Amino acid sequence: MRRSRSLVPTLREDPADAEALSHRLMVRAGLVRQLAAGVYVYLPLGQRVLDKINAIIREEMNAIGGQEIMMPVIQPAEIWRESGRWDAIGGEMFRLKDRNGRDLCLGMTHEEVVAWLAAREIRSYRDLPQIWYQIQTKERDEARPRSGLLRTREFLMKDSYTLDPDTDALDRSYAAHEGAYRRIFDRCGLRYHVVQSDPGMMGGLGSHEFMAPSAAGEDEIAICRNPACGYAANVEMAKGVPSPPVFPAWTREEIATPNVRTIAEVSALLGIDQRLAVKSLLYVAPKAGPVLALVRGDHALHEKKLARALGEEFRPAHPDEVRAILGAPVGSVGPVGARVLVLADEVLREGTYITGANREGFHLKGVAAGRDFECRFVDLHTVAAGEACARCGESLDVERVIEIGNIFKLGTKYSVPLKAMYLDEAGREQPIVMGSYGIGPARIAAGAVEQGSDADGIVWPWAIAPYHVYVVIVAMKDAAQVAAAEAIYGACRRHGLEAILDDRDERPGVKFKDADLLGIPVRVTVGNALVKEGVVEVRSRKTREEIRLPQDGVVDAVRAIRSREAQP
RNA sequence: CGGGGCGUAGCGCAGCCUGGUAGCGCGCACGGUUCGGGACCGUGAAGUCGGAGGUUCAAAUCCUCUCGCCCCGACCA
Repeated sequence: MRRSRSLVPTLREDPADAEALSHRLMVRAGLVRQLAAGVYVYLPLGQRVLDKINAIIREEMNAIGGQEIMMPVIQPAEIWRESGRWDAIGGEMFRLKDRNGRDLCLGMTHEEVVAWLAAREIRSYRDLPQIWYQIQTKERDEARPRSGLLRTREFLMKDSYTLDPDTDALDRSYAAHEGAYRRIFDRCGLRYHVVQSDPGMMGGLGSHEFMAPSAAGEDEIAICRNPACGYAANVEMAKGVPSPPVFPAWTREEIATPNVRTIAEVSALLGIDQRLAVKSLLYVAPKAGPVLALVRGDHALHEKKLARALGEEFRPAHPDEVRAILGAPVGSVGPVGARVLVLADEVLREGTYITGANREGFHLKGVAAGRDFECRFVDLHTVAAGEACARCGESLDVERVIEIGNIFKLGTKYSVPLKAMYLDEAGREQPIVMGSYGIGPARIAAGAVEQGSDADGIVWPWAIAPYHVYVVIVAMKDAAQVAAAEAIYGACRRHGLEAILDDRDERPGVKFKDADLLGIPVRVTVGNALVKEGVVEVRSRKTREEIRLPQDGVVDAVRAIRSREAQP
């Protein structure tokens, strides 16, 4: 690729609407341009990065027996009505009508189409198992697109689906995907964790997420510091054992706490550890009605955990509802005497605490769960760093991460309503057992930028770099430099090294800055050293180490850097 | 959907409070001098100030509505 004839619109300054590191750098390096909120154009270099990632994905998917297909972006409402998701999914689905008024939607995922296809084409256990995958554009009307390419409304996704006769076979398909995913992310040069994730309220037999640590991530995971333990889970479901406070020998009594609303104010007024207070939060659920959720004073309630415990969604009670139901304002409520369902976090099994008295301006001291009020104990609090691992007792770390992939055991959730059945060996009709598995190629790219960039720009992992070698011609009017650079450029290409030749009539500083910004792994500089000493410079973008050598040694020098720096 | 911020030349911004007919840097075009980490001098092109309505002799500036984008939160099958 010759810079002089290519669309690589690099920017000297950060774009005004980009905040996340990967967003700023990918726009500045001329990889992408934003057309609308969460809608991007991929420019030539960005397209090449996606191509590299997709090629790796295809190799690993094919290696586990995946068969590539392509399913439509536009889908009829019928199959979504049959699965129940036409109504279950809200504004996130783009919906439209054709000229005859028929309901259609833009595909945000393809379980329905897969089940539809399986229902028609799979008849016998002899047809199973199957792995179908595609790399296809997905459309989701995200409530809030954000962080550049990390959360967009239109995005490429590798989605695969497994069809198996039973759950044992599903387990094998699932394990095969986990292995393929590990190889894909290893090859792409990402750091990541595999964590347990919430299979969701709509059933499902289990799921894991692949999480790349990054400050720009939207999720948090808890991971055990003991490598031999290996416990790792999304904080949506991670369990931790917090350290207990020292419980004073309290007797139960009511104490006046005028003008006190928050846990911090209660503990300050009484001069006690926040861990001795109980936070009482009233919610309203459609079926369960009012629910009082209790967590320790220093903890945050995780709403996903509460939703899982209730088996339904809920909303916070309005302040006037709190007063009507519990007889006190928000700052003075508690479980004692409350005639509502009470869910208490597991840690509250032990000890006695301060709670609201359900009387304005008063709290109760010495309250014990189970003794002073009835409740169900469930895991409700959000894990914090430093809590003990529930499995091995070592400390947990909490890290911010980007979700780059997920694997999900669906079971028969789609095969039953869409009648995707097969006949088993005994001639009985059985539902196909499905799994679904996603990878976001753009998130891999953005994740690699987040994890690999430095103050001068991107540092691409070898395997997904848009090009391998960036050849700088220092002085375009020096025919010897041009000739040598052309020779190096040609030699690289002949030997399978993808090269950019910066043949623009620009000052060298501009070219060096651009080479760093683009993050091409190796830079070759053809300049004064050639004229004076007959050598060129070969420099690693990652380590910044530079060697000088005659031009015919460049290909070997680049290969040496690759063997040192590239993922195996 | 709740909260906050921003829309002025291709990009990044100032001007708005206190109304008087638009400016800076980069980029771009031309000429010249330069030439190893985003050069310098000169000349020039380029903006219905997001849109609509209103107030006013006069609106980028004040008022109302509206559209778009960003950030925090909710949501995220």
